[in-house]
Amino acid sequence: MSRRDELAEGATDYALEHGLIGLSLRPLAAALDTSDRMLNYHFGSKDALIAAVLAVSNERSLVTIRALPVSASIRQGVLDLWDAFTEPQVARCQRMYVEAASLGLFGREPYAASVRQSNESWLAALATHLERSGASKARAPRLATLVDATFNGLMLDRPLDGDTAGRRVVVDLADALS
Amino acid sequence: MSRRDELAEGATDYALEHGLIGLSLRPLAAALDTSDRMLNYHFGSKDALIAAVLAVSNERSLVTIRALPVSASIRQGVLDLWDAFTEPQVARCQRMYVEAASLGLFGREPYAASVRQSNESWLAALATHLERSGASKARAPRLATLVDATFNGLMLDRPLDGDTAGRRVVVDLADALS
DNA sequence: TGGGTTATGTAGCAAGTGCTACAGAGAGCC
DNA sequence: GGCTCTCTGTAGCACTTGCTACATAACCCA
Repeated sequence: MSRRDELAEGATDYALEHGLIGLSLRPLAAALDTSDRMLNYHFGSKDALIAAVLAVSNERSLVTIRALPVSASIRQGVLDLWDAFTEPQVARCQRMYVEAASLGLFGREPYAASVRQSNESWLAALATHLERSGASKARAPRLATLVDATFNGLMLDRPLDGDTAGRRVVVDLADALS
Repeated sequence: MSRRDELAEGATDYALEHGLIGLSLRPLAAALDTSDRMLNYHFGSKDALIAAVLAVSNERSLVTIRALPVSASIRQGVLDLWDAFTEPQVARCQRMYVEAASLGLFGREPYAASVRQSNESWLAALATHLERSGASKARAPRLATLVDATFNGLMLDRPLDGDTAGRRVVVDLADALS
């Protein structure tokens, strides 16, 4: 693994823990036992670093979703997706996605572009899972968009740790969609 | 209206247009034809200013929702809420709410507290509308939570201007809930 | 042993941050 | 007139930001 990739992985871990909004190079560099000088050397700019971090985080999320076994029904598929979504490893990636999406709300780069790209592959992964769980090829993408929006909205409003309220909402949604 | 209230209204307009993340006192003060010195005098700190801005914005959103005429059914109630939600005046307030929620994701104040408070009254308003549109007293709050999460998630992922895709998702949701 | 590419450390710049010390203006009251 | 109280302008502090100029070290290949 190249030094750049090592730093990208480390920076991703750091951003997942400390947040993306207000992330600054010097504390990040200190945590990675290097210097802001080195981060700029390997990535060229803070924006490029951020883009790399978001790509790494998105890839980590996708791996989990793609590895999900087929669910027995659409209803169960939605619930299984929620369980995957709230699994701490994935949840932190999604939390960072939410931060990136907020930063991109006014079109600010590199956030807006990264978010568009992440969202595309993420929706595709959700749709694939729902399709393999019984949704028609036509319905799966629309279901995926709905499910994704609801999940992200829950992430936004509810504190992420041990929220049973969130799951109740998802059960309501899954029931309604059956 | 006191000078402080005038400034709070003006600051809210400015924040709605330019975003909450990265808002800084000097450009804001310049736009309001005053100085950072004055903002700090009237509000005491930037955090207090932000809290005031979020309160004003939340109140503006609530006024619109509360003024909504009763809908003919739950399904129609959800659609009417979406139309209210995407009406530019309200949509910008909700966009700022999303920013505040992101800033509060890691517990950072004053965002986390403001978001909790805003969300509470907002959910209550949604539930009231859904109840008046035919939902049972028991079901209305849970419906409201689901609808709110979906709306906010859509705000997050889709560019807010002229998104017909967002409405299609809401129609799916409304259909499923009937 | 050279030479060139890659990687790293030191120091610093210009700009922007929230906030404050200090003095002054203006109004109302005795 | 004097007095206080509310409000405002000037200037600046201490700090952080992303980024860079410059010199140095480490390495591989000829």
